[in-house]
Amino acid sequence: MDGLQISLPDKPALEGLEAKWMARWDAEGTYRFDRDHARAEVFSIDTPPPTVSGSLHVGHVFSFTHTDVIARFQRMRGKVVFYPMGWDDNGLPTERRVQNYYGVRCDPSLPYDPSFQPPEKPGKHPISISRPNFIELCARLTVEDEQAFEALWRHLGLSVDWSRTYATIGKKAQKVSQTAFLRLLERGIAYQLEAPTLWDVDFRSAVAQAELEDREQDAAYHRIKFARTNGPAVEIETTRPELIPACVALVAHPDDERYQPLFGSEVYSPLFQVPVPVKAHALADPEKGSGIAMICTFGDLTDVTWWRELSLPVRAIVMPNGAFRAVTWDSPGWESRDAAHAQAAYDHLANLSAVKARVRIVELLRDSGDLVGEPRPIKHLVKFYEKGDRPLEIITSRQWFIKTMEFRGALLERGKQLRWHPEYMRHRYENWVNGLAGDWCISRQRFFGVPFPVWYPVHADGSTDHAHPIVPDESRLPIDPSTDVPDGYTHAQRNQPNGFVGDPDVMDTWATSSLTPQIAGDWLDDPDLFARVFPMDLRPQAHDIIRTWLFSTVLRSHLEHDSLPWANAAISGWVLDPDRKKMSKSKGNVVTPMALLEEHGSDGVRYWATSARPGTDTAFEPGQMKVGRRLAIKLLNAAKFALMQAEPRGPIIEPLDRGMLTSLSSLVKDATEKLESYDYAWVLTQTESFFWSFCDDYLELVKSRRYGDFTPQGAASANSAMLVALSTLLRLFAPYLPFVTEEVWSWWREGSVHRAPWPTPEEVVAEIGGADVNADPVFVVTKDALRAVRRVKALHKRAIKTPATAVLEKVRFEKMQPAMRDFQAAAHIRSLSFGDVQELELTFLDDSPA
RNA sequence: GGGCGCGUGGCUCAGCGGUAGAGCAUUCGCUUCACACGCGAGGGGUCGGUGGUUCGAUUCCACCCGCGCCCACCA
Repeated sequence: MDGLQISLPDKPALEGLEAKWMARWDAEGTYRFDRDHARAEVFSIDTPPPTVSGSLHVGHVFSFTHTDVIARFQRMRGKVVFYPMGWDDNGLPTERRVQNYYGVRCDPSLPYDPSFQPPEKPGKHPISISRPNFIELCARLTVEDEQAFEALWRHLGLSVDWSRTYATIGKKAQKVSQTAFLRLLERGIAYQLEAPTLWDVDFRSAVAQAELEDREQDAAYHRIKFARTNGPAVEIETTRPELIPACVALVAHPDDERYQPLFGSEVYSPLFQVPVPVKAHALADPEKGSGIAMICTFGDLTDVTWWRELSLPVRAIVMPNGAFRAVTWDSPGWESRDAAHAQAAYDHLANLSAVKARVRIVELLRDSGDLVGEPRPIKHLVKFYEKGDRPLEIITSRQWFIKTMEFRGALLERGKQLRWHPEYMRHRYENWVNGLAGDWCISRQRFFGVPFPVWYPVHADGSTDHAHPIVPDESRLPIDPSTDVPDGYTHAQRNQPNGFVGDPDVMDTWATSSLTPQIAGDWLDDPDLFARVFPMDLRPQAHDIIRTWLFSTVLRSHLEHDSLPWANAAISGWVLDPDRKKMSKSKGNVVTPMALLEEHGSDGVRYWATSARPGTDTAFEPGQMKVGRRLAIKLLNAAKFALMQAEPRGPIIEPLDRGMLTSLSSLVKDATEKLESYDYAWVLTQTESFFWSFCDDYLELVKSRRYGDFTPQGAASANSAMLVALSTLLRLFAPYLPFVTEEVWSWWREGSVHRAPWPTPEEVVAEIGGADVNADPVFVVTKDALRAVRRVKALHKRAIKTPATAVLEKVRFEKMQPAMRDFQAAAHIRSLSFGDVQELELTFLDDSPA
């Protein structure tokens, strides 16, 4: 640090630091990834791509800051940090937004129109456009969002390499997604099946188990009679009487003596008079309702199990849009012993939604006398698609699946190999894997997503041959089967007999997001890069998407690379509002992040975010941001003090200085270990605590000496010690408060603090020729004595500068002997002796009595 | 029903087998030459409850109560 060039502002301030340093970091490529390094030298991060068709909220700022602290720490430790940023623009939220914004609807049967331009304002009637046109509009709209997001992230100070961004709907992501899919298809791990599937009737799409949520709904138990030819009617209870026409059997527990005589016999459904068998199955619960249940195709997932295991027929009545379809009674599969009555009753239900059909059928059942008593209202949990408005139905359709059930053991093993921060989050993953109910349905009947890269031959009779999909060569990917043509066919053959048809579906958004390491690492187009970053070091994410994003990424990496996708998963919590509820847009309690950054400063907001323990849900607290802002201001001022008179400098010989630095070196040691294990909050707290004591105790104690009141050697020791401490503290704070630390660093050091090496305990003690265990107590005891003087003076309402004489307890007196002059000057003690006193006694030398 | 987390001063949270901590808020005092966006000091808690282990428990164990989240085949 010889020949320091120091340039101090007159009045340091935080205002404007974000703009100044954002621009500088960008211009100088401070955070650029340098790819010329081997895997061992790289620290790679699989960043969560935020959904761009919403807006960023405080929760994003919170968790992304945690990741940034780790990225900055690793960079300073000497790692080459691979820190890309993705945008999740793929999927339903964008689709909905584009429909409303431009007034368009996607019609995948239409051909691409290269000259299409959307109207200035959305018209009354939506314009139908092709899937490629629709996707172009999605891309156009999301670009604007992405720019706004990037601006916010830069303002927050994320040390992302902005030349490495990706979008989940981008060409690269589509290529990765389609290639990985085709490889799974070839290995038989991806397959399609016509089967009962969870279905959202508003989105008219299949959904996956991972996208379900339970919501409490009002419902009612209806006790319903099923007639028998010889004997009293059987009474069942159901919350969904409208599904009686879809009933295919009754079921009771095999050990249930009440119903054992009925097993194997037939009963007749009310109104429709359909003969259905009475079956036995262990899943039937004798305690529930009347102990005997009706099986419908399909009321819930248990029905699916029963239907499959008891080999029952299908009588499906709910159409993909949720309405009851028309049924001709006495046609095959719809046999009734009174078809005329069945038809008359059912005609009341056709084309109704489930809710309306329920009301109607209860009237019919009451009239026919098949309803026993009145419905008993209950509240119960019903499965919903997490983005949906109506309960899910189960509808039979052709869908694509990725096998997961047979890999459950391997996936549990992967979960054990992964290092979780905090450790207990592992349970959520294991819980989820253990609870998997079926393979992963990845197809969605939507448009803005990655298409399945397959076509099907069309037979001469016009029927589609789903069993023999036509796949493109990987070199053609990405493709859109709705516009691209399979090799060996012509455009004219689309949808024609002896021609082909494109798969109409798109992949679930997680089917693409589960490949973010491959997308960000440029798996296919830049295998050299991929080898330098994969498997990645860190996946940061929130705990609510362990079952989706984390799980599916582990699965895909296991299948494709036979490895974990990353070594560590750092799980962050949520931001809660003061009522302990998750902050979310729908609850209307979200503060816009940019306003927060402007009000409290990015460093202030980051301080709040990084004060939270990893994984912990945290209260939104502007008070903490103010504290962080004050800390940043204090840094400016303390640094100004240390630098305003940095001469003379020389060997650090004073025990007080050596003690302070010895203590700092042990902070550095602990901080490094804690950050290695992702405990960033602890490091911030401890560094902050050291820093305040450094300001309030150490700087006050050495003030007089450094101003030259004693010897030049003493001043030199203090000045040098202050600069070592400042340099060290700035680097410890740099990951947390990147703007203020960079500002202060720039006053007296070359280059960016964010490229400076992380401090080491060895480096600190080298400045004093090795750790000085004798000096440490000098610092501690002297600072305690200073505090004791302050306490006594405050107790007697004296200003700190009131002169006094002091008597100190003997041991203390001896221990702080080497720092006595500093102490007397700081505490304004004229003369000092030791004696038989508790701690210390003062005699004030002003007029008033002590 | 199963799992996980949490319950510490008015608030937000640390901590931890050995006589309770921080910040905010509050009260009192200080125009101290880095900082009034400042400085110093004080008051304030039987660490959810009950048992157990221990010389000693807020800290370990068991059970219970409360809050939150995740999961479950919720007729």
